[in-house]
Amino acid sequence: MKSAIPETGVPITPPATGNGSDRQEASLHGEILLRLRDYVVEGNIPDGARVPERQLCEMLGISRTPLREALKVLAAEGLIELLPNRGARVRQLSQRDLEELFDVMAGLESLAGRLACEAITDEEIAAIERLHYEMYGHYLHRDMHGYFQTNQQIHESIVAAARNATLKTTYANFAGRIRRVRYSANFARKRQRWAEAMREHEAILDALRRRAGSELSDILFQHLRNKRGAAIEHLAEGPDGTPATTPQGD
Amino acid sequence: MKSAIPETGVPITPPATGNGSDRQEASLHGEILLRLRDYVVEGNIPDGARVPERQLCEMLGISRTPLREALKVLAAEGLIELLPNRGARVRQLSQRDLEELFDVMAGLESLAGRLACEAITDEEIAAIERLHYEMYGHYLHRDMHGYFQTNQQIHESIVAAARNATLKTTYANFAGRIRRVRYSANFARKRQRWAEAMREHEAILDALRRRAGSELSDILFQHLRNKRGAAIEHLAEGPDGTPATTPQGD
DNA sequence: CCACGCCATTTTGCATTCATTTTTTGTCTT
DNA sequence: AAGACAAAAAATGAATGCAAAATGGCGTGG
Repeated sequence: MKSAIPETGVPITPPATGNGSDRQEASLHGEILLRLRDYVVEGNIPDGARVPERQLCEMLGISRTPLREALKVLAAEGLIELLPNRGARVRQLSQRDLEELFDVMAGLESLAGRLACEAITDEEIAAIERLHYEMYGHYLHRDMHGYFQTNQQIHESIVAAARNATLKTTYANFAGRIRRVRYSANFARKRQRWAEAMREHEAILDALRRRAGSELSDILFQHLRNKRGAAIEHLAEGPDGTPATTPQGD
Repeated sequence: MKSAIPETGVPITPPATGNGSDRQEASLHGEILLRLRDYVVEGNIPDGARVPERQLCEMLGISRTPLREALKVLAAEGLIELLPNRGARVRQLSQRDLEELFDVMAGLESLAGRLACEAITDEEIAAIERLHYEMYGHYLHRDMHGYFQTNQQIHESIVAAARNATLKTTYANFAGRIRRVRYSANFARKRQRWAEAMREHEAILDALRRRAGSELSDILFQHLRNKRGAAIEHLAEGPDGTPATTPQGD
């Protein structure tokens, strides 16, 4: 018997980044869905590992019915996969899967930028500028965590400025999938990309100020594409030099 | 003892355009999910109407458990919404919701075009050209149904040429939501948009031949944006001149 | 010594059952 | 007669039970 899940119960995850595609906190099922999603996204279950229903049930103190409902939803979201009569497994993303995910993210952000140019206010732009300088500070201090967090805030601000709830939800969904890889693989962007990324961010701000939708769309896509390259490359050689974590079904 | 599914039940929908975000035809739950999704997408349940579990259960000849699992997934996909303790309703899309949907679709197609330029073969382009001329024929014959179908094939070909399964799945999901509106509202694009749309399609082909990713991305976005305008406008004044179908809670 | 097959245990999938909540209906009061 | 209240009826949400499938262990045979 292999228990992929530690004995310590599920930490009551606050709605930190709330990547939910829906927010039905009312019903037990909804609550379970939120907690389980965070649990998986945060990498508490290793790649490809089984998600034992029984164990999770006693861990969460519920019966199997609402848990299984939540599992079905997570499967539809692409976080786990359901093998017929063989239970749920955390979805193991191949390198190709990751490339695809990054490209879709790039497309969504590209879209967000385009739409943002149509409706963004000067105040919102000013807020993003502040974040930009804050990020620059992190960059100078070599504070990777702070840098990454602020970077994420900037991109989320652009998505918010797009004034499109559907886009925002979809974006959050994909962001969650990618975040899981980051958590579990413990990867971050390379130093060497920092300077380049900063320049790109300046171009983003510039296009945003001019409300140049098409241009911003292009820049954002390229920016994310470059991120993709760095991330994939990083994963391919392992988070700390170890050989690549090759997808292994079983 | 409940036997097989009654003949009068849900029509056995062929995998026509297969908009599934997953295809687990094996389990009963998966089968139910596919059928229910098609059932809803095809507009068999009016906007905002309740989705009575009990009735659907005997219609499908199953118990409530797998049905409820499918409902949860459909809710996550955005086709229905779950009111706590008050059952499932077919999601009523406001005009704003539709605008958002169209914009996201535009973004996805825009992305598809960009990616397609990186990998599309001459043969695929030739196939799209054939579809284009076929569509032109429908246009000349004022065959709206044929035109629309071929048009959809072209856009799907571009998505296929993007070589991104994740994108394709997401695209199919949103296409399903929009398709439902088309089915239930019975709307189609106006004649007057035809000529313009044909010209845009020629520009699309041109950019595709030149593998001009950014350019194609722009054109596709604008193309879909124009579509959006026509569709929304059409819905706003009703499919056949009737006043707008205003969202109605219950 | 290893490979193959058989049986016990565990796990999954679905049906059924139980407890609440909502909705409806009937009655009473004003 | 209209509205409000209350009880019955129905529907929902979750738990439990049961049959089928898979997993693992064990014995037998090569």
